[in-house]
Amino acid sequence: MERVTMADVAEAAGVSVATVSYVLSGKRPVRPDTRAAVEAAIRELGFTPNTTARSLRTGRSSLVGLVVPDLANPFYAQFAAALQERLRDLGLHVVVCNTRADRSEELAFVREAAQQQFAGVVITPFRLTAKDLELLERAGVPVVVSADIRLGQVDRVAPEARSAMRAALQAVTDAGRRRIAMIAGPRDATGGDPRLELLRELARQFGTELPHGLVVRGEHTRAAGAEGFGELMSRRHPPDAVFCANDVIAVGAMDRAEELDVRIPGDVALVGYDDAVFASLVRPRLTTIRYPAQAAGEAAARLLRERIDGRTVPRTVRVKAEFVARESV
Amino acid sequence: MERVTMADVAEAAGVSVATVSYVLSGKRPVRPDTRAAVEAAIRELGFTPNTTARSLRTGRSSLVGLVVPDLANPFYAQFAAALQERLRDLGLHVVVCNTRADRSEELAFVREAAQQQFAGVVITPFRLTAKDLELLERAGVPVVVSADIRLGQVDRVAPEARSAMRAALQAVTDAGRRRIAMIAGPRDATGGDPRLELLRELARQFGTELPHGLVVRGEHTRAAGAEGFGELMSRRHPPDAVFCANDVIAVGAMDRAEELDVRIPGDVALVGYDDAVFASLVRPRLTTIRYPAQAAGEAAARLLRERIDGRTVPRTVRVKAEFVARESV
DNA sequence: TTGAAAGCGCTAACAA
DNA sequence: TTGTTAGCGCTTTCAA
Repeated sequence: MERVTMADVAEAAGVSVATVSYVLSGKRPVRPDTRAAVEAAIRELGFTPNTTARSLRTGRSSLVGLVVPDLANPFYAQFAAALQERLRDLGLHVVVCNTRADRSEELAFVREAAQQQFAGVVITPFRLTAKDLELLERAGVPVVVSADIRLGQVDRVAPEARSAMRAALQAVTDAGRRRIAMIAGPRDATGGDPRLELLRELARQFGTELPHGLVVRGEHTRAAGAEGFGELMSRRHPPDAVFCANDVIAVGAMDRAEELDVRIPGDVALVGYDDAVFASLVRPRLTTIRYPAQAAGEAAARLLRERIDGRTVPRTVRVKAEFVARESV
Repeated sequence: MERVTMADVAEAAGVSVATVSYVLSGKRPVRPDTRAAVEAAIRELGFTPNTTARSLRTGRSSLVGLVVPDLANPFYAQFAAALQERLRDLGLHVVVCNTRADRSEELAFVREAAQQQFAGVVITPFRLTAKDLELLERAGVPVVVSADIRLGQVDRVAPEARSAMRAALQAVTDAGRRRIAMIAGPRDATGGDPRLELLRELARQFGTELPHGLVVRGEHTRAAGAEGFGELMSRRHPPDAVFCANDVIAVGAMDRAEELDVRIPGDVALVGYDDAVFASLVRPRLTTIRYPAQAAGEAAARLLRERIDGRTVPRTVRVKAEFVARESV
């Protein structure tokens, strides 16, 4: 299987390589019959341009990096699938990097993407700072941040979760709950935990607060969720409602609740975040804030396209989150 | 941020670019002090070789394609994460392609991987044939197939599920079940459904059979699982035990069981396959055949490394599956 | 032990 | 409207 090059196509069509290139890129007019001849030759020979050569020449790779803390989290898996499907048509390839929330992994990948002049990077930074992302900007690599917080002057897709969160609080307080707690993400995560901040702010509007002892922190894992829930229940005045930074944590909380014989929602109401597939599968079914992964992935793809098409001012796309009442409140 | 090239390093170290290249590759001896000077310059300038240029020159890209039918299925997501983590050290990037079990998507990606001389392709073919994979072999691109069936002369990672499946059958028959059914994958899937074949063979050893009407087929989706279960229950003699080609299907079956007021395991025992995260989350907890995704992903990475290191004879790695008794049998 | 230089396949500036 | 050609950054052959 010999590689077919532009030179082969040019020869077959009786034109120069430049013409073939221009037919492909459309960057300069080509006479219709010349174009036809070239296209025929391309089809005939089954030619596909060598993206490596193209990248070397243009200084732009066809790779888009996707940096996520945990690909096994259904949210990120769906996000990745949607992103890839939307980028495919542009001839872009999605390169995944699972960082396990490890800063050095995040940084190593971002560095490489900058060095190799990736076509773009879509990242959910977990321990990375805005400063780290400047690496990419300086290298001229478009960045899309998928996170609740703002991280420098870059494109961003973020949940619009205020009304959903308010609805959740409403449901919780309607159920007579007053001692509201949260199992948040780790303290040293990039931007702290914006979901906690939002909950705090909204709670005040509801005339209540998150008591000091009722905010615990941990990684976005099932184990950490169990741990956090255990901590919460060991308080002198344990909570009667627990919000979680995501559904994985919430499931961990349910694990521990079962061990401790704490009834959900009888003793404690539980609210997740994301609406991962399993949220409707656990018993009781998890009440949660749905943040649609597919829509978020598609939005990220759109932002990237716009950048590649020349937009220079950063833009934020907000994806509406939605309260999903099930059985855990 | 100017790109640092080998020429810069060479100049700084007072040597030729060739020497820099050889220091990096180790493909010819370099005097220790020369080497030291070069390494110092590399560090000083923060040089990283341009993989695009390297690929163009060597005709080998640093990309490994991962082709899966459904990235949102936790099995594939974990597989992807493990593969990527094991390939990272080799400087290889994992490019994902989510095909939604669509043959044309599979084919398009395989074609491109062949054209662009990918470093390798790891694929769970769903509608692709051995013949299609020859595209890659002819292009000299190493292929690792992750599937129960054998697909041409390529490397392969596959479950060793016989004993686990036997244990599952044992549990089912111990529970007094005799009318065994299966919700299998689609008829036109590559290789049919080997899990069905295995179950059939083992059932015979148990002195029973899968009656004709008790094998239904569908996609590997929750909806198809529900559909299939409904079909099965509409039979004149419905089954009292249902095996599923994977856990996603099994969950769909549970959905429908609930709608139909069929008790699991009271009326019907249910067995999944994979042990996806949610298997232990649904109620009743799903009894299943655990096929460890991470181990499979790591095995695929290993096979690829071996190929890249020069092995030429195809090899199959079997990953042991395990019966996990929970509550649905 | 090291260097010079060709060339991988493409794009785009320049020329015609 | 089209062609010629330099050169992207690297690897590797050939020569010293």
